[in-house]
Amino acid sequence: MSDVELRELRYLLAVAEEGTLAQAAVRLQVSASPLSRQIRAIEARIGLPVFARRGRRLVLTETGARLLDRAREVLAAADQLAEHVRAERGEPPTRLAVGCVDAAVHTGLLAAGLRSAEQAHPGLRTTVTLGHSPELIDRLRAGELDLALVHTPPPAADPALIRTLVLQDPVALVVPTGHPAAHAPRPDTLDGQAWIVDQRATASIERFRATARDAGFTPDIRYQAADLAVRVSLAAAGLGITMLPARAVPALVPPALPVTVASVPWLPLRIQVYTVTTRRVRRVVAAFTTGVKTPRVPSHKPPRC
Amino acid sequence: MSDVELRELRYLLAVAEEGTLAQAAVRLQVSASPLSRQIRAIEARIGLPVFARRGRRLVLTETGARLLDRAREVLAAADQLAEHVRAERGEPPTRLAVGCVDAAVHTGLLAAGLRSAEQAHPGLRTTVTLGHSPELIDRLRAGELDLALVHTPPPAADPALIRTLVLQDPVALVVPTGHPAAHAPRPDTLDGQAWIVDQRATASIERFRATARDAGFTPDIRYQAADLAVRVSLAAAGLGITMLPARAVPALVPPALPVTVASVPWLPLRIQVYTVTTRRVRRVVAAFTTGVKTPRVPSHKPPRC
DNA sequence: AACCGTTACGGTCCCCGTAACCATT
DNA sequence: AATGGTTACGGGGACCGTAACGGTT
Repeated sequence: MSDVELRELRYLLAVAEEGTLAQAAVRLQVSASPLSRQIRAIEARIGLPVFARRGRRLVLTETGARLLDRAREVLAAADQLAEHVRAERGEPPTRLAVGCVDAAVHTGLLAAGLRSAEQAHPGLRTTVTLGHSPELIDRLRAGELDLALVHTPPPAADPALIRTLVLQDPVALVVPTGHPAAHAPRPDTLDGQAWIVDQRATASIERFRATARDAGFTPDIRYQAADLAVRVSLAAAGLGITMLPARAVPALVPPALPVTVASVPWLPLRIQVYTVTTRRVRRVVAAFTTGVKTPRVPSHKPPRC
Repeated sequence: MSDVELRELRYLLAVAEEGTLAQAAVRLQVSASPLSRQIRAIEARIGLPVFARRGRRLVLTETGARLLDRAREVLAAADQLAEHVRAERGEPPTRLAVGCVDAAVHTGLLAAGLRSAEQAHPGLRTTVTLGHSPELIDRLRAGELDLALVHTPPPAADPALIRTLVLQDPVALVVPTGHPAAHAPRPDTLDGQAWIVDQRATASIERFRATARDAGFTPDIRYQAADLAVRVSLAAAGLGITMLPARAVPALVPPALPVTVASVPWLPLRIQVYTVTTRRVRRVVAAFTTGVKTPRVPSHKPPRC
């Protein structure tokens, strides 16, 4: 009865926080099968219903929520012990300096990486720097960053840096409600419309122009804003159309916003995010990257329409 | 690094508290071999010396002591969780009413049983009643006790009660310093000397008289006291000789006391303790008895001379 | 139709107990 | 000489992954 183990508590916690077995399995780096069994075994052993199966989701029951509060305390104490061991060994607190583009924030890539790094190194001290790809690469070269999440990576042949593609997401269009292209974004309805695009990234803007021309419409690029949330806000104000990585939609477009989100599979635009690190990868950095590489949401799930 | 498990912490704690692998192994109900390996593996994994091997004892290093403080917190949180589960199931707190003779206290039998019961049932509520064998048996029959540790058990054929011999200890003599029998307790030096014996246990007193006669001396039974500690105190005051179960010596006879403790292997007197329970044994009671039955100290270790 | 939770099956790894060896008292 | 810690070896159990089934969206 008292033979609970920390692994079991970690399983419960992951399922409770993720809300679904599959997500929790990704986070725990195990497959869904043992998770399902463990959860059921635990519930049977303690004789309490921890989760209620609602459709395909597992939500905490009231007793389950109270239970998880206690479990969290146990795990917190265990983490404190782990950090105490690190301190006792005379190791300074592990530090991690991450730079990233804001798309990496809103797609959850940053959070996934940080959680993985934190889990591997309890008591981790982290600094996050937002910026654009070129400057982040510069700071990485200068040694100010351990790792960068960028759109435009350094050349693959660069001997000093290692790059890995971690996200290739189709774009989702954010169109003001009532806009001529709101219902059916097609080349003819998009032609000549006002657009809100990223600032400074001239290369990507030219790529966008070319892709649009190939698809059969000409964008009127009227606004440039460095911040993703700002672009969405401008679109919500009716100033023009903007685009997002599909996975950023839930985080950036609340349902109440007066915009329509549309996927445009016929437009071959992909938003890419790379991790870039120096040759000498520390263990924290490795933990971060593995966390980022295991996608939290299947990449082919379409945005809501 | 953070993959510590509660079982490992329990192992560390047991070894730290018992001071020796063998004792900790008994307490944990495992053999010494896996314990040794686990301890070494943990030390290697965290890269810190937790124990210092002094001869055949394992004593905590300074860092080990600090570590154990944290480990205790983790285990305490886990125990709280276990008790929360019990409360959540609507089960009232498990209660255990134990009765025992004082020899069971001073030999550590009571403590061993209670620890085992507490470990199996965190949050256990316990009441301990001291008394003599007959009255404890009566209270057991009356349902006021769940379990009794007694010297003189009910007849083995009794259909209502179950008895198990859990201690058969040779007697150790407590002789005032300077007493004629202090150096060499032999029949001739003991003959006619004043004795301090148990109160009320007339049967055992007669047994003592008979055994002494067979051994070749006649005791002058001058004092009777119900309490073991009182008898030792009277002996320390020089009033006479008394006897103890050998295993009770460390607890009852501090080195500073003006008495000599002597083992008398030629005197075939054994002090026995039985557990007595009703036929219907609850799980707590079972946990208690298994804890009592696994001897904490090898029974054939001679008392210090 | 895709995805998810569950179950069955096979493999692997960790842990434990027995036994032998060596050190300590 | 006996007790205790350590190591070697073999067995058992727990956990995991792959695969197949059924329900949900």
